[in-house]
Amino acid sequence: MFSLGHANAVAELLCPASAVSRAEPGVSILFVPQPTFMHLDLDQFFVAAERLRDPRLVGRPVCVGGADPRARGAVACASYEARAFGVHSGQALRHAHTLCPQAVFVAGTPGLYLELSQQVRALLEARAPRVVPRSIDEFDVDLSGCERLLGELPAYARRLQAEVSAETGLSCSVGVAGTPLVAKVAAGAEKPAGFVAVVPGGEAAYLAPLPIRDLPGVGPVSEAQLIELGVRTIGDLAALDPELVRRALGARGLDLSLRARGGLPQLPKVHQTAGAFAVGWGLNPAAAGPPPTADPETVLPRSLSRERTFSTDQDDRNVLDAALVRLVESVACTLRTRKLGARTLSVGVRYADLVDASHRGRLPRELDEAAWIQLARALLARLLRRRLRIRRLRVAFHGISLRHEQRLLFNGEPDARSRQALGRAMDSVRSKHGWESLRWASGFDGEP
DNA sequence: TCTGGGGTCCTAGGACCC
DNA sequence: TCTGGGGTCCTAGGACCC
Repeated sequence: MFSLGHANAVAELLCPASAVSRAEPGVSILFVPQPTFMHLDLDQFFVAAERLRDPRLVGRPVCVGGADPRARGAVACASYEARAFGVHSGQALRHAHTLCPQAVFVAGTPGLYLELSQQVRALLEARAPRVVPRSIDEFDVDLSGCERLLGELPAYARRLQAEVSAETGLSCSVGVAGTPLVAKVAAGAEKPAGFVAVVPGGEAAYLAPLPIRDLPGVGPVSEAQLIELGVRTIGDLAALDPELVRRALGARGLDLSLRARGGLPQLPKVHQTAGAFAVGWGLNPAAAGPPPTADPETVLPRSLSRERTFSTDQDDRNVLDAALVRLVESVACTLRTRKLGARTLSVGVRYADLVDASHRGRLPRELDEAAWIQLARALLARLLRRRLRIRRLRVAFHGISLRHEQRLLFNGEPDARSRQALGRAMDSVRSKHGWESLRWASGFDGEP
């Protein structure tokens, strides 16, 4: 009942029967509430959502990320049937198509994903004291100190998992442990529909045999650096003097040392990485997410950006300019509908040789889209000094804050104010007739 | 691994000020 | 008139995540 699958083996390893029977009869043990966290991870989420929409996709290899496998793009989510052919998320669509030509390629339905994600979140919030979304398909739940109310916590988590699946039709994997980090790793250990509970106090021992790359926060670069230090498993890292790791990897090394020991037994107030969809996850800003709420818990994103990869590398100034204008407009629309302001604007490119570069500049205080476009054009002009074709163009706003309409009413010049009004009018037309119904004249680039 | 589209945080180095 | 030390802000880039 306490654990299933390979968690049984872990439980046996970490808490052998002999250790339990050593407790003397009649000795009462002071109850100290164990920190207990549950991590829930929706299995192949985008594919599962598409299958709810279209049951014909069930049982077939599916790739979400683009309807045309010959176009430039990447797999956002692959079904387990497709993964059997070597397809994985992040892979180029073209490559996925080569590996698995019989797969169905789907563009994706961001609005649906957001809706389902919110449904799962609401269900968890109704049954647990604290839920913190980590991304659109992952949730951390703090169950610490709830034994009296909820009974044995791993068993409760198991029931929650079944309930989420029954209510939403989405399969999910769950991990339970004394720290959110270990719960997350445990949830990923036996996907899909996995359930792993780590014995309290056994967090570091659970992580120890796993390859270093399985530790969240270790990417290809850190992995290579750690292997240099002779570290192959998470246990190897945990055994190393943190100061030594810091000298080799900087501040990140210190953080990884802590993680290798299981991480902190607490949840942050919010996962800042969840801000992306808290504010409006989606490709089409006009349709992104629910209207802004007065919820004081709402997390402000640190930045908002849009980017576009061209079907063929571009050096046509008109095409680049048109794309730039549309990207600025797109983020500007999100800022306006969310009543947000920004301090700086950055324009970035990926050149044909796959090198990235960016420049940024300070935004004028007024919410003046025309001035923003002017700044974006100046930044792009600097990037085009490198005489190479452009593969990808990106516009990002940083220093996001809540907009103070009042100040603007008094400070904006009449001219800027009327342009703000124009921007709002454009948003309103778009909300009725669609994003494509209206563009700045320079936003036409000949592509549909 | 042969590279999308969002995001996050960290850091080095320069500008500027006292 | 060849030049210290520190703090802070900004920019560009890197690593990582889903």
